[in-house]
Amino acid sequence: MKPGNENFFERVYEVAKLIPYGRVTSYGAIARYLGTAGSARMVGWAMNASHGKDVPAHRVVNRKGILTGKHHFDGTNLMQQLLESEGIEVIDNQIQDFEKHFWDPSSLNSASSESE
DNA sequence: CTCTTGACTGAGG
DNA sequence: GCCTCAGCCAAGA
Repeated sequence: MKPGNENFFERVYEVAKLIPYGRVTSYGAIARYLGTAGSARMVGWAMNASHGKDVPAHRVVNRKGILTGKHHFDGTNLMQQLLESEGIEVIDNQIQDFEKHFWDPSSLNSASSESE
């Protein structure tokens, strides 16, 4: 394992990094993938601590596809711009065709190596 | 130690 | 589809 690992937090970072370009996922999806289903808030809390990491937090939104965490970014519209830069259409803080851009971490379960 | 807040979600009306 | 309530767990005051 890696030194200084925060376990749950690290897990969230790893999964977030695995989100492919032009895709988005929800806190619940990550939480469920980590086995902490029902504790989606913890994912959000972890993302709050993801600052300074290479974690594309802008690709993580709530289940409705709304940019609930945009306020935590440097700018108010930074998160939206980042998503639009990836080809994702965002209107009124909400991702259009969310289901089409939605990506589930469980999708890589068959091509990923589990340490445990 | 207790209380509040928080980047959430699902169920019920 | 929208609103409200409750569950979830962790960190800060």
